[in-house]
Amino acid sequence: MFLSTSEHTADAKNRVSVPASYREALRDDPYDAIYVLPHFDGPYLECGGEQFVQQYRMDIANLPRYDPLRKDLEVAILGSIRRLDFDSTGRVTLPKEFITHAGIEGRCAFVGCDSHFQIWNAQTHADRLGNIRGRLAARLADPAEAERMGGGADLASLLRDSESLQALLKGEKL
Amino acid sequence: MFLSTSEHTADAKNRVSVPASYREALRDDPYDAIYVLPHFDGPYLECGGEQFVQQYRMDIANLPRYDPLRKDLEVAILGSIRRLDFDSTGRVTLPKEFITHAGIEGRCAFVGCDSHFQIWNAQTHADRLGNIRGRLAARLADPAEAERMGGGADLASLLRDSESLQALLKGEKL
DNA sequence: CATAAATTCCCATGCTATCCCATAGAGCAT
DNA sequence: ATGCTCTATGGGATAGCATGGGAATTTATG
Repeated sequence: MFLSTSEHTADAKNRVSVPASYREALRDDPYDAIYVLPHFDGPYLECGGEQFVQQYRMDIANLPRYDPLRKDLEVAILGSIRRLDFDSTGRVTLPKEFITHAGIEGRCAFVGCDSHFQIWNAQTHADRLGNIRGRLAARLADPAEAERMGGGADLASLLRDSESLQALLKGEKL
Repeated sequence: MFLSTSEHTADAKNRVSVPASYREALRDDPYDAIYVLPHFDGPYLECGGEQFVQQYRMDIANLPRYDPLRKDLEVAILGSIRRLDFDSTGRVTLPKEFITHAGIEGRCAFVGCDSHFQIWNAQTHADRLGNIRGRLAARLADPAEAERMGGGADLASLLRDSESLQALLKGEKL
């Protein structure tokens, strides 16, 4: 599980340290590496471990083999993802195209999103975070919208009724 | 598993280096080679290892023996695929018809698509990638359209329920 | 069978990415 | 307060990769 945000600096060789807590989350992966995708949705890199790639593989493999959407996704996702191996101190070197895509120079922000994480130019991310907080605050004003943000099951009440769920939570290191 | 895109140059003898990471993915194949198909879908070469050919053989073998579609596919696919052997440094030489079909001169792009990869004229591919990213980004704006891109099973929740699937992910080097 | 053409094999080279060591600072424990 | 450990970062050495060119072997053709 990837949580929290931290900033690191890319050096002259385009190397950046991946946060230690993220590396810990990847400990059981077959490769000592992360998979990185320069996302078509914006100037950032979407990253994760084995589960991250497999999710994309699965999504795409479920489409018919000659579906034009599938062909697009193959190129824009599978064709763009790269595996970046850690060096002995836990850094990866970002290829030039990735640096360019995300507009990275110097400081960059690592943003945890549970199943994956993002890498942004630190300044770009800071600006973006301000906007996002504003949007969400505005959304709270509309009850219907607000409900979508947390309208599902309440974990606390589920836990009261289920011993097996309690056991799961205690044992689980994500 | 073939991932990522990289550019290489075809020399005067029409030789190109196959990316080292792709060769690694083919390590267990019986031949030190790739299978290459000038695809009827466009000016590119579709390539892969043993699994790549077997998939096509199976697709076609599943059609009725006298089905006109089958006859067409036999010619356009099985009849067009060629096996190209690596030289000692990991290059293959592209036959003239393949060069012509894909419009290759000098730089060409290798695009990983999981089970197979494509070879394009570098410039043609760059233009195409721009278009694809635009299309997909636009698609994200429409929730109904976006759902097709990842509307299936959520790998994370599948993993929670299946120990064997967890084990598979840990062990697998693809 | 002979010649030309094309292809395969082998070696050489420059670049780039990877590895290894060294340093500094933060946090924790004694 | 002092020393230890872990994390982040910097720089130099090295091995692997991509690419070029020539020689040898095979294939097509008359």
